[in-house]
Amino acid sequence: MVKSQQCEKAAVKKGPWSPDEDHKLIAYIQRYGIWNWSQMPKPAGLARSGKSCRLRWVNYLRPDIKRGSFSKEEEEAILKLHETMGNRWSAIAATLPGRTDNEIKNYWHSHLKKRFKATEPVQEAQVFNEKKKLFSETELFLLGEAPKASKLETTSTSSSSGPVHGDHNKDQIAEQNICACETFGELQSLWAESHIVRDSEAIFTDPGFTLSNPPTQSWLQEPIFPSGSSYNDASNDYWVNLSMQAEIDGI
DNA sequence: AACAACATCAACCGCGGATAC
DNA sequence: GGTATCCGCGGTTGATGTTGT
Repeated sequence: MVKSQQCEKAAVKKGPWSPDEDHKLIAYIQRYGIWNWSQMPKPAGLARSGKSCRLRWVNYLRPDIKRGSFSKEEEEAILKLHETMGNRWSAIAATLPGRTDNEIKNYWHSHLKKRFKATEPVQEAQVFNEKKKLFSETELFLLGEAPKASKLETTSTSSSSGPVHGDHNKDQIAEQNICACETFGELQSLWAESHIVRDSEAIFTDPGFTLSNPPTQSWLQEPIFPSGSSYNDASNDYWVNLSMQAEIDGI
């Protein structure tokens, strides 16, 4: 795995993501899946670091993200879990489907922290001491019960291979639709549609697609290179060209 | 209407663990 | 076993929006 961090070292863009960048990232992941964050930006046509891409995807573009304000139940859950787990935002997020650790963290600092302090000022020190005792129990509970959203990605991305050619017609249509979207809502509804297609048809009818994850996680599917090739610098150019061609053809 | 103060949240940074070589 | 790299996490920052004066 000892590879240079070419993408990281290259001049990378920072700051807010443009809709065009979002489109590119979504289109790329939809077509090839998540296989290596640090090497994805280049073939995806993005001047971003892998870290930035991952963050954007995990916190904003992922199709299963629930947007909008937190419900009472969610608030209660966060308060309760924070009481026992402290600032383990990813663990808390794992118990709240559709919510990201970043979102929960922000919500905590902007809304719940005050309430926590206002309602339980004398208990804070006590809670701190209690945390250590309760921690292992809570973790065991979560390991057994909670959906490990972040780990889904880990397992699907840990082995590096490369993109696979799926059903290009469907992908191109989806990609074109993605790039026609202007709002997050449009993108999400497009995701929903494209998943229905992929889950029911595309993946199962693609002879080169080996399904190891449930269909609902198809966008995390480990990509496969054509005929045993691997993702290296030489093939990199191939995917760069492919991506550029897709830009020309479909966008 | 103009400005300041505050609130919100997307994004960045740095660190540590896991893993590949 | 040592080193390089990737990934995910938590803390923090900065831009933008909202509210108050």
